[in-house]
Amino acid sequence: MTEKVDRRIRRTQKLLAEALVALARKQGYDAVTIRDITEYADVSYSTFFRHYADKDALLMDMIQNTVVELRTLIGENRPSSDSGKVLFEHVADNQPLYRVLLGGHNSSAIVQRLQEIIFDIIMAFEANNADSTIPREIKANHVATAILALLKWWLDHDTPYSPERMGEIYAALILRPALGKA
Amino acid sequence: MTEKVDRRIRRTQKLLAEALVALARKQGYDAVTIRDITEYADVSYSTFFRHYADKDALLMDMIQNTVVELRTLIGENRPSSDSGKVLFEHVADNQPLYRVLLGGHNSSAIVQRLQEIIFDIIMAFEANNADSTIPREIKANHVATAILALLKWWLDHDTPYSPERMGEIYAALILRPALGKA
Amino acid sequence: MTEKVDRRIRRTQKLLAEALVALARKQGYDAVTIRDITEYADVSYSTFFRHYADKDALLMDMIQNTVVELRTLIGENRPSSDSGKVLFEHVADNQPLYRVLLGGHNSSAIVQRLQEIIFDIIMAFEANNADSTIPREIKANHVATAILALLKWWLDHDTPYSPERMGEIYAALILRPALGKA
Amino acid sequence: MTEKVDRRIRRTQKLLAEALVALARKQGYDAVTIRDITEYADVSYSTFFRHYADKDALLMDMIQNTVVELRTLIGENRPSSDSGKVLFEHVADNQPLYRVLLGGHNSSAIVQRLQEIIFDIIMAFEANNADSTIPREIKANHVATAILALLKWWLDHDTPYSPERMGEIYAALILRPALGKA
DNA sequence: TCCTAAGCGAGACGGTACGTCTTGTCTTCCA
DNA sequence: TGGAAGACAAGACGTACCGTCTCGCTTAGGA
Repeated sequence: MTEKVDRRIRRTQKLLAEALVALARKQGYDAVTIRDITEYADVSYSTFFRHYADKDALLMDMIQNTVVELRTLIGENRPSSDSGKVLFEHVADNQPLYRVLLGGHNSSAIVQRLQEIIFDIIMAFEANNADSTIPREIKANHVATAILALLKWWLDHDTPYSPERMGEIYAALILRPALGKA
Repeated sequence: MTEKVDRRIRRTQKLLAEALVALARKQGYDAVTIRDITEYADVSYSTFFRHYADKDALLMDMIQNTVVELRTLIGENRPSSDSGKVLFEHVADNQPLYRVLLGGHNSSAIVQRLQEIIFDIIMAFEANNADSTIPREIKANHVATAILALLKWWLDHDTPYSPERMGEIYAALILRPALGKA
Repeated sequence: MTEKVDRRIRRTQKLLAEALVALARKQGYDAVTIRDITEYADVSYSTFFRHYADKDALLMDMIQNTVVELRTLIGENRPSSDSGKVLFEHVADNQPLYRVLLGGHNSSAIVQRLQEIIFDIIMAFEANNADSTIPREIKANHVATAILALLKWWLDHDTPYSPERMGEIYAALILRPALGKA
Repeated sequence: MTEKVDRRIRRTQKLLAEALVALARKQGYDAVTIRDITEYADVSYSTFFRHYADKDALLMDMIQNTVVELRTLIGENRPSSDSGKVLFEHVADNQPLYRVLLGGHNSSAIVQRLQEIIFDIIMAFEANNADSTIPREIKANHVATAILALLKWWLDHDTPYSPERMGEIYAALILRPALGKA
């Protein structure tokens, strides 16, 4: 039932994922070569392509679980004022991954994908919110890009403020202005 | 004073610039090859490198004048409430260029550079504004990315709203929340 | 005595042999991949190597019996003048196999092996034949290559002449000049 | 008029040709890698493909001139009995090349090509020779393959007989039986 | 008006990454 | 427990870019 997968496959994919994280941190995601990854992971070059079509495909695979979390965290922005705090805590808990996702040069397809995910969440949320003078699409786009930019800034500067503080800023700068939340 | 330059140089650079704009519109900036550019411009491949170190250098050169304008427009946006309107009008007036700058994948060094420029402006402005509870750097970063995201959205969707309308949205979503302006 | 062999093994080897014949006919021997063979035979890729070291080994195995016949046919070609005829009849009777052996590009080790076999026969025959002005080795080499070339031509052109006719040609062009036979 | 070619091109092609000869001698033609060639020639790997599509293409190019000679030598089979001698002398003079062409594993396409060339010559010659009881095509094919086999044997055994001797053998074994020449 | 410095066309080259394709080994799993 | 399935290492192949370079032709613009 539960997707029986060869143990070796998991091992290989884990090695590749770790290599990507380590190398992206050092050289920046874009500068990482597939050969770099396979050498670091001590895996055959051709093996990479048996698992992923692409560097991006690897990254995509790596973020599957984490992104599900992210999605619910943003989607659940419950009344309580700590909604933002929890988001930043989540990112802090997965720093290595989010550093790759957002770090250095923006890795085209992936950031794009994250934006779409957040965009959809906001769009859905705003569907029940007719009192706005600003077009829904613009709001959603704004929030999506602003959240990611804020997270990126936080990571690029080595998380100088606590998740609580960032949550407040997030609420003040992005959430309240756009969605009028408490 | 006026930098005496061979007429041919200007001609070549103009051809290259036009080629880049045309091709980026069609295939997206990242997908444009230097060979594409030179073929389109009917210029020798090697000639490209006599003028620019790479694709980004060409783009950088192209935006020099326009960016100066942009800078002043954002910097001067104090007195009147139509500050945003003027910004969007400027972008509308230079659509082909801004489409390349912001279009498709937010590419490499250029967007980065634009962000820095806006960032610096906001930082300078906020220097006289001590009443804020939010760190200056975060504000500046937020405004810079949000402005570009908003402009990008506008162009990507073929300017569906007027500059006036966009100016209002800009003020409501970005400027007032961050800078507390009227 | 009779090499007790698992029935399954025979089955697998038969499937592989058939696959090779079918595919070689279609694409030419050299172009046939081991993966092609195993897929066609509906057998696991790795299974191939449990039976044969490589493609040539499979072919070698396939030709064992037939080659024994070939050897005796060429060796015995003394008494009657129809020695050639019988040779071509043998090849006609085993066309699919000989087409693979000789067909298309004269490939690798197998043709080499056949040549050696014929070479040895002629060498042995000539051992009793001292009246020659031409070095024995050269004669044997000549006859071996020429026979195979003639057979190959015959098959490549879809056996346009009868075995009798080919037998005569074989005698006139190869046998008599080299061995001085009647 | 005379095909103006960059001196560097000639140099590169010469280096590649020499590399191929040297390496084929050592490892056998088939075992020679394009990377081997470029490394030996101290030329960039990608440069190889700017000149030749293939290893065979390089070889083809190398033999152009020599093959023209070969063609005339075989075509001119003048009455005198030394026709064969001249042929073997020509091959002796170009041993390195012919060793690659015929040596070790038969390099598919090239040997094929040589055969065709000789085949055509014989076919043309036989056009004026109606007295034969053996089909022209078979004769031509026989002569073509037999010549190459004889040459190959000679080189593989390090030219143990003089060109004169080989010329006689050639006449006795191949030429006279097939074409009825003096 | 000439002549000289420079732009330019042309294109060979080194170099790097990519993704594909085979071969043969080696491990895991199942009947 | 022995054979099928298939992951894997290794490495060649051909393609696509990039950026450097050299050689001549031509042409602009100062003397």
